Amino acid sequence: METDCVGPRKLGDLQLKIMKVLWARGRATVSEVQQDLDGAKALAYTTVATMLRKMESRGLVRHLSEGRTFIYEAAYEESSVSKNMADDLVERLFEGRLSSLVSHFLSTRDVSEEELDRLEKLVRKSKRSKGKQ
Amino acid sequence: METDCVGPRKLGDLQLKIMKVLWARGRATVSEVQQDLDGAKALAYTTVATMLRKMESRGLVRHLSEGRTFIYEAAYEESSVSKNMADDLVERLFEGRLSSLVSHFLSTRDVSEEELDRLEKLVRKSKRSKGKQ
DNA sequence: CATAATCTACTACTTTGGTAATACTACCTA
DNA sequence: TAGGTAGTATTACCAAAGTAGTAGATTATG
Repeated sequence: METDCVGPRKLGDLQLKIMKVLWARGRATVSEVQQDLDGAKALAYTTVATMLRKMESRGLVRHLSEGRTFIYEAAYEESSVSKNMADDLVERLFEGRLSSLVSHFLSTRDVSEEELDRLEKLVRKSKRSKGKQ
Repeated sequence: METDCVGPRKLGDLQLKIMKVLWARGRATVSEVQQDLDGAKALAYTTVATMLRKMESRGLVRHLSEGRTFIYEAAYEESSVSKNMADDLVERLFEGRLSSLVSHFLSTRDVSEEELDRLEKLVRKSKRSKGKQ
């Protein structure tokens, strides 16, 4: 599991959903992706196939053949993509300040108490591990 | 300054930069935007003008004429756009869980101690105000 | 007045994402 | 073996973002 940095900073809606399916399943055929994908409006089989091919040419996924069937898998880890996309946004929007993002969230959304607890714990833990470093 | 909710959930790079210029200046002509915009590679005047026209047709900005010159201004507040974009990402990436986002950041980036302090204060404050509600 | 500078309007082109129909091929089954 | 089924390949469209040239009008200036 290499550090395999880099990776995409932006993914379209469909592309991200497809990646999620692949991350969840490890590897999947076109029809498996298609099935896992549908929520309400099912996409045509060929739509999914085409998207996968485009994504492959962009290096987001790769495939191996099993008989005449393609088995796709993600070319990047989920954490790496999430990181990049989140970084990108915080960069573009808040000049890289995580606290600006959070403050924004806290002031514009109704964050539940459990969420707040989780957050507090996270920050504390992070501070601790930072302190003794 | 109405609550003017809604607003765009996604903005391209250039569009966001233009919005930032408008937010910073309040209102601006095409050439003002063009000037404020440049960082390294300057864009053609017409590029900026075209983009502004496209953005206007999408409702992101509006203009008023002063003589034959257009004065543009943002049609949405910065906070509202930031919120939408951030919400969109957290939705797409972390199923809406702010803590997942933060945890992600804390574990993948080197967040400074000051940032951590800021964060802790933010969360505490938010918890307090929530408690007595 | 003539000409240069400044504006908007229009047109155009390239990518990328999304969506899908068609076509062709291989395989399975009655 | 004939026909449906399941796969990939090819082709096509549309919309949005980004970039910019050209045209035409207006204003300022020498």
